[in-house]
Amino acid sequence: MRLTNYFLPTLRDTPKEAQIVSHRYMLRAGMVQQASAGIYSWLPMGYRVLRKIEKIVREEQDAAGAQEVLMPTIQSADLWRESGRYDGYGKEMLRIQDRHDRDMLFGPTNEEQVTDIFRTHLKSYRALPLMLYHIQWKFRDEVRPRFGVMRGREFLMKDNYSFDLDHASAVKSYNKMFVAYLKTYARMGLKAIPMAADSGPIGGDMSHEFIILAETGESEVYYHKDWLDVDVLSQDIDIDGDLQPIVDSFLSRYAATDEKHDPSTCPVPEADLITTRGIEVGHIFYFGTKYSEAMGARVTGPDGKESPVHMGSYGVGVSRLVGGIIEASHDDRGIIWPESVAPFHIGLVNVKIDDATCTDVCEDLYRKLNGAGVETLYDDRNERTGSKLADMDLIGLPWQVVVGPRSVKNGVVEVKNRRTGETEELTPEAVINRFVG
RNA sequence: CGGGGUGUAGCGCAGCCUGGUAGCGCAUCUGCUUUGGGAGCAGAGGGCCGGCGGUUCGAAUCCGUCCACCCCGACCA
Repeated sequence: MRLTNYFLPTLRDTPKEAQIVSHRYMLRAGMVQQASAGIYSWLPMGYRVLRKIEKIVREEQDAAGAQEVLMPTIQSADLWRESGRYDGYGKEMLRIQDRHDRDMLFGPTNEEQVTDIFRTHLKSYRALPLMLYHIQWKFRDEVRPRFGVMRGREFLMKDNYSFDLDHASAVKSYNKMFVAYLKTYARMGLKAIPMAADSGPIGGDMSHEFIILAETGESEVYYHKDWLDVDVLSQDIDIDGDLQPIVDSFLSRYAATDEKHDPSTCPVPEADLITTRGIEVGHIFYFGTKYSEAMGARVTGPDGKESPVHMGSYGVGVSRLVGGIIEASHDDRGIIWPESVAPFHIGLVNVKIDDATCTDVCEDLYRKLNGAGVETLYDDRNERTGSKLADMDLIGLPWQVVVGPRSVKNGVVEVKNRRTGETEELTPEAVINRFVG
């Protein structure tokens, strides 16, 4: 993409409503625009990141055997009356009426909807286990939206629902999601620590929150320092194998949110306990037959007897992760995207647009990199070097390739790592070799 | 939902107290000079001063009311 053609409205000044760093940078980097309190339009740069995150989430859900569906944003109140939640959910649920005065609602979550799908079509244990997920916009009418996309009213969430014949089987589904979540976050360059959690209005008796560590997080968290050495991806976990020992080993290390942590009973010696703040980016629940019983989602077992299906639900805050990743990865000049979610891989900076050699080198690099599928944002604007480099640092692409007359006359360009700031000089050919293949 | 605050150009702000028909920086557009970390000069465009009502000869400014947004707290898959 050429920056002269790209809609990237960067700001030099921070809009005054933005307080925390991710919100400031998302506005300054032209990623989102607030539409009203807690509701955002996603501009091209922000939407690219959102889709990258969504893709990783989708791939890991698919790998765990879940099947993607798409349920509506607008739901009928009748379903929620069946489960008993219509009256219980409170003002956080946006209730609306259609032209026939039918009660509708903008879904804050989809347990009822998915249970309705299940009960319509599935009657036998032979269909189990089953996991259905979708990635869809939710609306929760938060009293006080804040922190940009991190606590919005409208937000994109992946929610998965598992259906199993019995408790033992449901635990296996739960464990699959537990591991899938660890992998998902690790792929985004995040360390998300599972912490025992309350199940809240969803209900249930087994629940974990996945918390990423960031100084600007909403809640205080406590964890054993051994967590610092955990590397999920290096473990090469077989998602279809026996996951219980793996889950147990993760849970053997202490980690708790503020509500759950009690210094007087904490098993971790003070010297080994780390206290910081965290952002909840996922929450998994096993809630048994709460909805299946209320809504009549029953299956016939191998013994010929009917019983309500055992369910769990598993949420990932996709749009929240955009902010969460920035909170976890930035410096005072801007965002530092992990490569897996970066909107572009390389930012190509033409220092002197009217220098024929610089421009030739840039055009050639741009063509070859993009041709090889390396996403490259080419700053071909006739701006001052300072503002181009400042913009590049702000939008935080992992690599900057700077082509200026000073180095290009020696046959090299500069390759800068955004995270480390390290710069090396390479010939254009070496740049291609570095990033292609 | 309690408490506090703010609405003036795309963004950041001044003007309001003491009423006289709107200004600064950045951004945008034109021209020239510049060009390795947010340039300089000259010129230009862009505002129902959040909405409605009131007071007044006259309201961004005073009064009333509504709305929107932000912050702290409570709440929160």
